[in-house]
Amino acid sequence: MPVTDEAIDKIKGMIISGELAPGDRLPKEADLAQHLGLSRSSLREAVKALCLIRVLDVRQGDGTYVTSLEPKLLLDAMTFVVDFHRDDTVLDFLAVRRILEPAATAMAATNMTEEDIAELAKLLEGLEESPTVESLVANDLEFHRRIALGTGNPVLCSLIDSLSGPTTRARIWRGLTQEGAVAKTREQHRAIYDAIAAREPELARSWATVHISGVEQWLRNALGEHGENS
Amino acid sequence: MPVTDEAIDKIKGMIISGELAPGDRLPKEADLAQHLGLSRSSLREAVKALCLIRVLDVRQGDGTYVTSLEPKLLLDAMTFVVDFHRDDTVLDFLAVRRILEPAATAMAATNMTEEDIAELAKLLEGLEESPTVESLVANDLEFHRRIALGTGNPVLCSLIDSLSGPTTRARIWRGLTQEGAVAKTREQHRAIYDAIAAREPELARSWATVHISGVEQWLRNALGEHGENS
DNA sequence: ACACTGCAAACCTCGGATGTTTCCTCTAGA
DNA sequence: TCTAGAGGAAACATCCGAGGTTTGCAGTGT
Repeated sequence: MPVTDEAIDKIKGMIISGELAPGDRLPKEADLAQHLGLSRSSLREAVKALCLIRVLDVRQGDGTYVTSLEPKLLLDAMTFVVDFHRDDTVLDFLAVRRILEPAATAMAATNMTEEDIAELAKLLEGLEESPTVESLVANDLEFHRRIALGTGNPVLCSLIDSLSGPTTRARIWRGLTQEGAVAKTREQHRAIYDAIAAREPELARSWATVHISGVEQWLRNALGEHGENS
Repeated sequence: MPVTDEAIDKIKGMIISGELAPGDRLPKEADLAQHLGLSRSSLREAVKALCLIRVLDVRQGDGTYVTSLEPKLLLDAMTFVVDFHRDDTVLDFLAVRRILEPAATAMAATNMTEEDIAELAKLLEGLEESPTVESLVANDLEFHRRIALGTGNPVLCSLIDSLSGPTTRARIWRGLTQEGAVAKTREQHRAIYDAIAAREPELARSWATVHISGVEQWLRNALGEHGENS
């Protein structure tokens, strides 16, 4: 195994074992390199890799720190990974969302505070009559994001967030708007909101299922007539 | 933004835009470095980072290649991330599994082939009477893994795989075995299998829910009496 | 008490040199 | 002719050392 990979494992080990706690500062590059028995160059490669997945945070002129290691932060890194997937796996991702989002919406109906719900309402009303594609995407994303937040489970929230990444959703919306399905989406969002506001988890779950399934259905058709794969 | 991060984005862009397809070989370090306008050292840091998340695959003496970018490969990288989470978020992860696994089990009851089911049976029978902790963990992991595979959705499968990472599960089992709950777990596995073999998705879903909830319940108690946090 | 200056620490980037591994070709022998 | 082995070229792995840039902090003057 390359020394760099070894270094990655060792740093990982130091963090997991507790030798390095969240927020701790690592020894300076030169010292840590000597301690791990490799050159600064190689160590930097290891640090950079751990940086990409948000485990480490380097600040020029200051030092290298272990991040908070919160689920949100770490799962956020998954967005980066999801971006790489091609169109032919979009349906698979959507199928996962079809499992997660209804469950999350039901949880949100139970766990959201009144303030959260009020903000959700504001979000729905904040959308103008003929919105641009950008504001539509942003509004849709934020709506589902608030619900995910409302579950009270940061892991679930981050996971949904990643899966609904801007890329995937943007692609979906770009087509959806052309079909004029905006109104229906807005109605369904409203229905989901009403169910949450009424504290009806099962109703909320059902509307969420309807919502996601509609998108899935449309996407399946769009992909079917567009690409001829499989 | 540091030049290395820029390089990461550029390489990512080249892949997403299709300029670099899965399996393609990148230009050699020196050339790519010049093309991107940075030094080899900095480029190597970028490559190493993309390597950690399985987007690139470097082979000494050969070259650097874009991986297949399959969901399994990319989501696998998430296992690395999940390893960093501390005990206080285990319940949150388990809550997500409680959503995903029942749904997956139901899907498996519909989609698994007869061969898959036969192998699942073999797996259950293959466990000796008084297994070691290691074989127990391995068997349990493989059982749920086969079911996840049986959904036919690689994204869902990899996701479940990552969340049920060895670390988390090992910790859970270590305690479970001490309580003598092995028999009950085995019964539930058997019940899940029977439901799948009978092609009863809803029954399979219910048993999976029962199974996961049992683990969750036990874990909640164990954490409650052990740690005094929150 | 506040603001500015200066310095030191730490990371950032670069370029080159040397070691290792892999792949491919060429050759010698069967 | 086919095959096995030797050799070399290509590409990555690792290291080292030299500046450059940013940040945090202490010291200083008002």
